[in-house]
Amino acid sequence: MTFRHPDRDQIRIEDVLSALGNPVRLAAVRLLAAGGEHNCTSVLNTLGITAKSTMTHHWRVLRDSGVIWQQPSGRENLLVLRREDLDARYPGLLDAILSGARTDAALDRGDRTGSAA
Amino acid sequence: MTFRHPDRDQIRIEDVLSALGNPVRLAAVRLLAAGGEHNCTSVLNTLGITAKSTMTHHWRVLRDSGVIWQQPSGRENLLVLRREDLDARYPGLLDAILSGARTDAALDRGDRTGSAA
DNA sequence: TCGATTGTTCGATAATCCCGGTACAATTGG
DNA sequence: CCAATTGTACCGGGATTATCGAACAATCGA
Repeated sequence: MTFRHPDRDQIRIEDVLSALGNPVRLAAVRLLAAGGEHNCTSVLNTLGITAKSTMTHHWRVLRDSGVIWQQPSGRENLLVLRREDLDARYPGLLDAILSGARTDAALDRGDRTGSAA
Repeated sequence: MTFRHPDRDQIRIEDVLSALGNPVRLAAVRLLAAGGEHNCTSVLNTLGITAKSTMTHHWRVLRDSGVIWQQPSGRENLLVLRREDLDARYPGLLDAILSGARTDAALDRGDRTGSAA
């Protein structure tokens, strides 16, 4: 099984923003951005999602919006953030979102540092 | 009538992203970002929205997510982008989104410059 | 080969979103 | 005061979204 991904030129910022404007998907992208190799199940377990089909839905949204690559490899799907494409189309956007998400997470934990680095 | 706006610390990036992940709201924010004084009707006319109540809905989403101020002034509502708050919470995010939106608009017009400045 | 792993597709459901129409409230200008 | 302007509140319909369970397909390891 192979997936259809939008070309870099077909990515639209509204799609990216609405894809990332969801807590589950934003958390998933943060995991991918942190590096390492990820498949569907590993992210699902880390996020504490219960149903596989729910995660399948989120992968499709992220894939269709151009945020991730999803490559079958054996019986797994490797998940990779499309960082180069996003940086090329929207310089600074991904970094701003990721560090913003860290800021929010720190606030929600009650941190007082004001920094998310 | 006065509106409830989230404090700067209550703004959450997921809300901001999902608010801006809508073509009408993104276009409205682009108008506000371009400067000048705006009320509901002027934006509605510029965007070609038909129903006032539809736009009221979008203002509420933008307001609740912390993207805009909406201040009653006489019989109008003045609409102002919360640029300082957004820049403070999410440095670079708003600029990246706005210039990304320009990039997309240029692509959709068939421009070949690759620049959105 | 057989069982376990991985993840999709499909169907269902509840919630949410988008949109427009109508009615209504507040303000302003004549 | 009265009419026009401005914009919200409320309601309803239609579309989209989020979630989950069940069934299925493909692959890998023993």
